[in-house]
Amino acid sequence: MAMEWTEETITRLRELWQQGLSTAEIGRQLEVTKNAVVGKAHRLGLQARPSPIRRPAASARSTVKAPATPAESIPAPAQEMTAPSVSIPAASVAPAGMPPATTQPPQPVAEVRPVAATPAEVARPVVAAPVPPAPPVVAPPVAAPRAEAPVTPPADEEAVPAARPEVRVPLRAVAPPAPRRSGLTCCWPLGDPGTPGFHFCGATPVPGKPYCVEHAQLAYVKLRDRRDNVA
DNA sequence: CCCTGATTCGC
DNA sequence: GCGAATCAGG
Repeated sequence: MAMEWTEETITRLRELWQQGLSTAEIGRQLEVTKNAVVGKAHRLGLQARPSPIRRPAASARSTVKAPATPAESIPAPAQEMTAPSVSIPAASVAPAGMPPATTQPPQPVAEVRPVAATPAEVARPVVAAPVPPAPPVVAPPVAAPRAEAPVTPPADEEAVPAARPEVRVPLRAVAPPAPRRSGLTCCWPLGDPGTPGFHFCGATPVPGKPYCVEHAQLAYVKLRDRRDNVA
């Protein structure tokens, strides 16, 4: 079954591409390989992003890569490391995506959004603010836990408020809770961000996790339990 | 090793 | 047109 780039997937590709996501990341979301993404992107004529490598217009790459093509090679802009602006003429897009930082840390702003990429997820009305006001209680930001739904733990109407944060394999790729030992306190949000009573749990977290034992259970849902909410 | 994106070329 | 294979830099 050959992947059939539908209008929709192409549109999504365009969007994600423009958001500055890596080809691999886009591939994950579209469920195709990064090669497919890159290939398609080029065929679509999408703006090439700063390539990590230089391509001396290789010719026959059969057995051996083409020896240096005498050609004038390249004017060589000589842009050390990963210069962000490159091919794009100044202003234009500048998605604020990749600062001069290395490409390694998966941190384009866009990384935040992908979480809601799954069809089932788009329906969810996003209410909670992405970043709760830092309470004076706990230490530093502790990488503000992605306040998804857990903002209302007990409630009386929400059946399983906590089961929400586990949308789709959040364990990798997207945004690991970043267990900074900046205080060793559970950063599970309690109460409504913005209201006076809001605070973080503060209990001793499970080693390697940002939450205490109880909240870790809420935060990390078993795959079995969510088998029916997927596409 | 991992990651990245670009190109080539068989299909 | 598609994308695996390959290349190549960080």
